[in-house]
Amino acid sequence: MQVRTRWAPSPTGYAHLGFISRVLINYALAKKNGGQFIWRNEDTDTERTIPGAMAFNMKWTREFGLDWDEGPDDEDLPEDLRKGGPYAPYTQTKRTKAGVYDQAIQTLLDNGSAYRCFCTKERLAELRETQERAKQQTRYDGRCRNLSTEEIKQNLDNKVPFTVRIKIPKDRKIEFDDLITHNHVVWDSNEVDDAIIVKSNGVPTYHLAAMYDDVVMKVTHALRGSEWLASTPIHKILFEGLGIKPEDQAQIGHFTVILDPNTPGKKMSKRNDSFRVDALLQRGYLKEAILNYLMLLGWAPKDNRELFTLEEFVEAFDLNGMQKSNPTWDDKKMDWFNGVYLRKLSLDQFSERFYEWVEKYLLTMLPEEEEAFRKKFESLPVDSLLEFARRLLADKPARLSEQLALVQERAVNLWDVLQQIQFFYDAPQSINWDIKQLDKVREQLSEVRAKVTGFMSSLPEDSKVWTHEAWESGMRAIGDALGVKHGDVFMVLRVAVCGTPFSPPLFESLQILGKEEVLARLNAN
RNA sequence: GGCCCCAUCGUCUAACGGUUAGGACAUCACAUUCUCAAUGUGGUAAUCGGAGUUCGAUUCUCCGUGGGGUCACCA
Repeated sequence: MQVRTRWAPSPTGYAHLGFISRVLINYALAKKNGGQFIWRNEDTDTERTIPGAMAFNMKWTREFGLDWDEGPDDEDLPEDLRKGGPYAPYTQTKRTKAGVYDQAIQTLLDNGSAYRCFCTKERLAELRETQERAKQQTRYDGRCRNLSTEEIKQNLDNKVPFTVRIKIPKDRKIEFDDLITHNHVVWDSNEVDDAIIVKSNGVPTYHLAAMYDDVVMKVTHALRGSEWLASTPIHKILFEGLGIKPEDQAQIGHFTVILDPNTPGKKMSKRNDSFRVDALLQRGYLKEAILNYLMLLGWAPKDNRELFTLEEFVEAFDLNGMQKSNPTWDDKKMDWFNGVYLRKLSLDQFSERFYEWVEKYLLTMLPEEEEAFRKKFESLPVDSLLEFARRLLADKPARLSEQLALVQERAVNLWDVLQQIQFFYDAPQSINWDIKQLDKVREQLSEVRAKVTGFMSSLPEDSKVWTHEAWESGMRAIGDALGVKHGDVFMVLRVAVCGTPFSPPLFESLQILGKEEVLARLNAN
């Protein structure tokens, strides 16, 4: 059997990381079995469609290395995102226009699996209100369920607008097996509402469009969000009405959702920009690290292995490892994964990725993206850092890789890297000497600083010939002479030169800065 | 509220009905160290509650409890 999976989002918003995690599973399931992964644009809700959202989501999904084999080829899509395929078009409004669903609707109507509903929106709203007030189940009351042929004809002749509803049979069990949770779920058909499958404007709703397209496009595994679980009986009845045998239906599975740690029990929200698909990339997280973490939120291999490249994940993927309960996102674990991947890079790769990040993600943020970015880092001098990033990109300084080598193992993400190397280029402006790290030398601060300055100026002009041993023993000697702990002597130098009590290895940093610059900084502030 | 789903350390998770309930992140301690990291070693930490089945239950059943989903001419 040719495995075909699909991801069928609606263009009603900008995707967040949960979106990527679902694509990842669909992608892996298809690739693992040598099948195809399809992207379908479910834009039947024209009122809520946000122009550009689909292109945005496609662009960033591909940014993660997750590409589709078949997909929309709409003219309004950037050319590189257009795909097409044997079942084109892959955009549902286009399919509607092409009459793709007409035959299915007619079949359903003809064989009595569906019926025209002439109820107005007003009546429906009233009905719902009444039911709510009476604390009853809100559902369609079936007024048009059994209209006579004459009544229907009369309404049609009078051009009364109508929707099409699925006719859920009474007193039956509707059951299905979930591909992900492996649950056998059973519903009493009397609990299932006659859902609208075609709106009064003639456009099918998700129920019809998605299910029918899955069949037509020969989708074998339909994995979707758990919000669809409750609608599954509607879909099963739809298949029956369409005369689609179980073996020709896609197997359905329902994903868990990733929860936002900031709002316990609630899923990542499209309104929360910090989880948007582009957010972490812009903050300097590596796509392979994000992907790796996403793999493990909702899925686990039997051996508890944690590190996977995309290829390895595809190889190891097994639907049986899918979890049933909703995982919660953990920033700390994300940080850990990123550190692991950052440290895995060779120095050349690290440098390359750093520039790539600056150029492709950091400095190309859209205004609204930048706003969210600034909000996230409001405690930092963002402007200064962005200006610094632009300068780096323009200058491509020769010594950058030496500097990167010093910060590679102490950075959580590339944004950290940028912050940690800035002191090589920009002397600290105003130093805060009133920090706890200097408490123990507070009394002898100027004395120590003078001695250190003197010592540094006694070193050879060319910092390349300095030796670590000679420098270190000289520094320690100052501490001995002044009765100050060695560490404090180093700290005074560090703060004077780097502006902070944290820095990459001091000696190597001094060497890179050079004698002149080091002395200038010691004499300033 | 009806229906449906879920429930192992703080978090992600592992455990043919038999394990001192394992791993990872986080956290704590120690080691290393001129800072911050990285690294190494060790520690704290969990089967939601109650019945039942069984020689034996994290695992199976039922009842609670808690959380989630859904009940639109939205997807």
